[in-house]
Order: sequence, then C-alpha cells, then structure tokens
Amino acid sequence: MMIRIICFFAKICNRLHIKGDGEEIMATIRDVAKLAGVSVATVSRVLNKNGYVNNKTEEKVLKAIAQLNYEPNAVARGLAGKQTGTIALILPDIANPFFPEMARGVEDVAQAYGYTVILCNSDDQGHKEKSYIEMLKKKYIDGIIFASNTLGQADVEQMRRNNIPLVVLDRAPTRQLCSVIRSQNYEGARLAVRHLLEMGCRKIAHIYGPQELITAKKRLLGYEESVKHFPWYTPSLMVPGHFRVDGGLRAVKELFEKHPDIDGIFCGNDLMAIGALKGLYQLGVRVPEDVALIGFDGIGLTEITQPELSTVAQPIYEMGSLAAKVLIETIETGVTEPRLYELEVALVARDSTKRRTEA
Amino acid sequence: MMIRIICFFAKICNRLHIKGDGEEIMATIRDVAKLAGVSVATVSRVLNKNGYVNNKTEEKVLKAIAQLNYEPNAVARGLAGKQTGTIALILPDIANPFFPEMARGVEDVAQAYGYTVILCNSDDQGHKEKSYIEMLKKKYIDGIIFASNTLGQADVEQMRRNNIPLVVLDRAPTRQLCSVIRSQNYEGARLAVRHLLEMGCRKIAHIYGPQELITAKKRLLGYEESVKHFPWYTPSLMVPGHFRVDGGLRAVKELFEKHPDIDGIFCGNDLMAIGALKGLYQLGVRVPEDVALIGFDGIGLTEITQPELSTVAQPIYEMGSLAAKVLIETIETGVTEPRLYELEVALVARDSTKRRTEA
DNA sequence: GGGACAAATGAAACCGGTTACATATGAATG
DNA sequence: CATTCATATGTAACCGGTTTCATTTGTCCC
Repeated sequence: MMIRIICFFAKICNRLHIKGDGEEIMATIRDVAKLAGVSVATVSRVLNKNGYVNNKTEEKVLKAIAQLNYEPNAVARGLAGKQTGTIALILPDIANPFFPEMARGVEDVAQAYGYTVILCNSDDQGHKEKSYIEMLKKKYIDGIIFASNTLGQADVEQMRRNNIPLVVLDRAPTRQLCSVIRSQNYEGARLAVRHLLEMGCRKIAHIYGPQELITAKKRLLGYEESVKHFPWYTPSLMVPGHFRVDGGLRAVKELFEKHPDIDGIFCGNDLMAIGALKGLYQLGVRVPEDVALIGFDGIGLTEITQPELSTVAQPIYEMGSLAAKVLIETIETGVTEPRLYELEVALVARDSTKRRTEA
Repeated sequence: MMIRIICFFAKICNRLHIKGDGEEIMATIRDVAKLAGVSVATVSRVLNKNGYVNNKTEEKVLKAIAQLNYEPNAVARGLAGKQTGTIALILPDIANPFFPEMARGVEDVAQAYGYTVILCNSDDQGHKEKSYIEMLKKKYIDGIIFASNTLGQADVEQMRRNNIPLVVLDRAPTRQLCSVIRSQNYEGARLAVRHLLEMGCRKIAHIYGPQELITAKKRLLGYEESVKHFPWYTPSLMVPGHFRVDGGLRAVKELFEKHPDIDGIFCGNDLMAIGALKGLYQLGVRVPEDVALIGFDGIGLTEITQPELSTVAQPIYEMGSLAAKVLIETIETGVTEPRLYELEVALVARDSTKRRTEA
C-alpha cells in the first residue's frame, strides 16, 4: 500500500519534471504533444517532416519541443522503425597499424551522416565474427563493414537473408553478393618490382603474406609475373612473412642464407618490410646501398624508420570512408545492387630504394 | 481494399514464418509464448532467470525457443529496460598510435561482458564531444569511457545528472566526480631522468607536450624537479613538441641551436621521441653515442626505430581494459562512488640510452 | 449540388520486450 | 481450521516512438 502511494507520487513527479536529486527527466513525445495541444502523430510528423502539417501547428510544436528541451529517443525510434543509425566495423585487430586509419575513415563518414560506429575485433577467428554478427543482428544494426578475412560465402548469404547491408573490404568477390572495396594489389606489386628494377636491382626477392588472403596472393602473383622471365628467378626467392614484423625479420634471414646476392626485396606489406629492415640491419646489410627494400600498404610507420621505407601506398583512409559511404547509401536507398570498387595504388619512393651507384 | 487484403495476407505469412524471397523472420516473445502455451511474462522470466518458473514450464519454453530459433530483440529490451549493453569510447583520434591498443583493451573486456563498443573520435574538439554525447544519450548508451582531453567540469556534472556512468582516462580529478584511471606520470618522468643520469648524461633536455594536458604537465614537472638542482639546468632546456612527431623533430633542432652540448633528451611522449630521433639523424648526431634519448608511453613504434627507443611504458592495454571493467561494474552495480586508479609505469631501457664510454 | 481530392489532424495499433499486480494453489503454521 | 507464505502463472500497462486508418474541412470542377 505504502509502495503504491510512493509510486503514485513518483509518477506525478515524473510528469511534472521534478526530481529530488536534480536528475534530469527526458521529455517524451507525449509531453510535447500535450504542451502543444496536438496529438503525438502530429508531433511525429513535424519531427520527421512527413505528412501534412499546418504551419501554425508546426510552430506550436516546435515551440513546445524547444521549451521542453525535447530530443526524440533513438531506441524507441529504432524499435518502431527498425533503423538504429548504427553500423558495425568488423576488423581483425584495431591494434594492427593498418586499421586505425581505415577505422577513422569509416567513422568520419558515419559521423557526417549521423551514424554511429560499433567496433569489433575478430582476430580473424570465424567464431568471434559469428558471435559479433549474432549480437549485431539483435541490436538492429543497420549495416556492416567487413574488413576481416574469414568471412565465408555462407555468411554473406545469411546476412542477405537477414537483410543486413554489407560492404566488404579486400575480399574476393565470391559470386559478388555484396559491394566490395579493394585496391590494385596485382598492379601495385608490379609497380613495386618495376621500381626496384629501375633502381638497378638485379636479383629481387619477395616476402609474402598469408596466401588465404586474396591481397597477399595477388601481390605474390604480381611479383611472380614480373620476374619469372628473368634468368635469376627461382621459387626460393619467395619466402613467407605472415604479414607480421617478426615474420619479415625471420624471412630476411632465411633469404640471405640461401641467396646472399640479393639486391632488392619486395615485401607484401609494410609491417614485414619493417621487420626486414631490422633483420638487414642485424645482418650488417645496408639499405639501400646493398639492398633496396620496398613495402606495400603505405601505413604511417614507413615514415619513421631509418631509412624511410618506400612503399606502394593504398588509400587506406579512403577505403574506409568509401566503404562507409557505400554502406550508408545502400542502407538509405535500400538498393542492394552490389558494386565493385577498385582503388588505385601509388608508388611512394623513399630512401630505402634510392638508386645505388650507377652501373 | 485490395491493399488491405494484401496486408492481411502479409500478416498471416509473418505469423507462419513464411516469406517469398527466403528472407528470415525473427520470432518474437509472443510467438514463443504461443508455441509453448504460456504467457509472455513467463517466457520473459525464463529468459531473464528471475521470478518463479516451474521446471516443466521452463522446459517447454526452452523447447519453443529452440524450435523457433528465437533471439530476444535487444532494441526492445533497451527500450523497456533502459539498458542497451553498449558503451562508448571517446578518444581524440584512433589513428594516433597511442589509442588503438587502449581501444583494444576496452573492446576485449566489453566483449567479454557482453557489451558493444561505440567508437568516437573527438579530435579534442569540445563541440564534437558534445554532439557525440547528445547522440549517445539519445541512444541510451550505458556508459562512457572518456580518453579525450577537453572534457570540462560542467560536462561531467551533466553526465551525472543524466545518470550516465563515466570513467575518465588521464584527466585531473577535478573534485573527483567520476572514476579516473591514469598512470604515474610524475614518477615516470623522474624515472626517465634518473635513467639518463645513470647512463652518464650530463646535460639533459626535455621536449614537452601541450600543457593543457595533465599528463604532459606532470611529466614536465617530474623533469624539472629532477634536474633543477643541477648547475647546468636552465629553462631553455625545455622545448615544446606538441606530442607530435614533427613537433619532436623541430624541437630537437631548436634545442641544438641553443645547446649543442646536450647529451640526453627526455621526450614527453614516444611520438616526439621518434621525431627527435629523426631530427638527430638529420643533424648528424648519433644516438646513443652522442645523445641518449628516451620517450614516454611505450607504444609499439618504439620497437621499430633504429636504434630502438628507450621509454617509460604505461600499461596502455590495461588502462583500456581496466577502464572498461570499472565502467561495467559501475553500470551493473549502480554504485557511483568514484575511485582513482593510478597504474604503475615501467622503465624500458633499449638501445637509444645505451651507456656511452665509461667516464 | 455533389463528387473528387488535397490538407490537416487524431485515435489507436504496433514495434518487442519488461514488470507491477492480481490470482491461484499447496504446504506450513498457530 | 484459518492464516500465512512460497510457488507459479497470466493480464495488462508501460517504455517512446511510427504509422495506418478514419474523420473533418475546404476547394475545385462538372
């Protein structure tokens, strides 16, 4: 009984926007309607600028909104409209230096369009991705940007059935079920090798990334196609480095055991190039005097090494921002027609590939 | 009329979980209730494990849930319960190498507790922060981790009024209104200077960060307190570097114009140390032979320079994961009692401070 | 004058959950 | 035996929006 009375008072207080401890009570659309002397439907029409509303009425409503400091509740909107203004970015690991810039690109665009970004680290593990997707589905996420590597055909189809727009970064377009954004990995690799050749290299090795990744594969292919007709070419010039710094370091040592006469190395990504640089330093091999070194990706780290690393730069930020743009467009227009965007890469020649003494 | 009939059929189809294009229809709690032959309240009780439910009944409900592949709708839950299982991480810029690791710490813990993380880049601009906070409030965010620098006293109080739990990283505890996590900046600075002295330095400069930041201020103070009693000490040994790579590079050149006899530099963060290293290389000054160099933060980049950089490492990942833990605890227990966590820093001695020839 | 149609508005259903309250049963207690 | 209490369940209100549909009014045209 006592409790009932208390509850009753609490309700009165809520309605009057009074609270003992100074806590703010959010006004609801019904409060606005009451104050403006109209129905909630009309307020909703004013808010969403749809349907017919008389000018005078609109003014009254706007005044009430201002007076109550009213902000529509996004969760209620989400429930009613099944759109939450939230997108998810699933990537392997935000701590991998490749991704922060991309994430920034995504977030900037999302923010500009009034969307919010949920960050998910998959560690490239299928079960983590799945559990994220489950959770995101429950939360009525509007769309997903997928920069992780273990997304399967089945997953894409499932997303499609669930009507969740999807944009994928750097994946093979397996029967092109969703929009894909990637860059010219093959062409970039050829660019890198050509650059090394132009700088006077006579025997070029390649440190490659995980071949499950389409990017790593394409880059390896680009290398192979560029050098296979040279007499010095041999498969043992290609060594795995797992896209990691330590992998690059180890790979370079392995290379120099087999081929001490290498004078150029093309690394499948910048992290491995950094590792390679370290390894070469430990071996007492000078860069670029003895060996020219070039990476791939164009991450910021390439500017802080000594010497600065040449690289084939992808437009990382743009990949993120474009992904967000494409996704939001898909969300808002509802058009699902998948597209493929292939972005250009650019050779960034720095000290690590400076021309050695003219031959 | 025709439309009405179509709608009617659509509803029937919905109820029967049939859809023409293979699109999946999510079952609702009412579907489960109907199938199990109980009320929605009972289903809800089973889901939330609260209230009394008979074992037999529970089984029936669970079976129905499994049969329908039912997943409770998080948005509806959020609306009803005012908890969305979402926290926000507001930081200046995820592309700044300091933050990805912290973000990873936050996300890992959040994920473990079933929470989702929204990423916000404030660029340290007050208006961006405010607009984020507005948006987050509307979305019934459960709590915020604030690693940005422009959070004012007023904002904290407003959050409090709005009942949004808050954990702040690296901020001064201005009348301790929320939990704060920081590390021993002052002590770390003293550690750095002592290390340089032990390594034989006789004249140590300091490149400092923006003095609006409590962290930068404390580190500067630590430097000053450690060296002010030396005869060689003079204020012009302290030069600003804005916590940025280019700032460190410029600062080091400025320093060497005024004090060519410097033999040790303590940088207020690692980015500036990287810039300083670059600057010293350009000046032809050898590290560590001519000048010993140490940074602060312990970001990964310090391991890829040549020579590797000594630094005072903060437990960056732990700062993030602890922040998430504290925040989620606050959210779930509702206890608002603010606490201060000061984490220990550790000296990481690498090649950039290797002892020069014994005096 | 009456039908068609655009403009304006409100009542009520709906989105999919949670929960306060009412009710019913059976066991334990005085 | 009446009372109390733990167990079990359902009804309906509620969270705060959107949207369908009905209704009213006014204008235009034949």
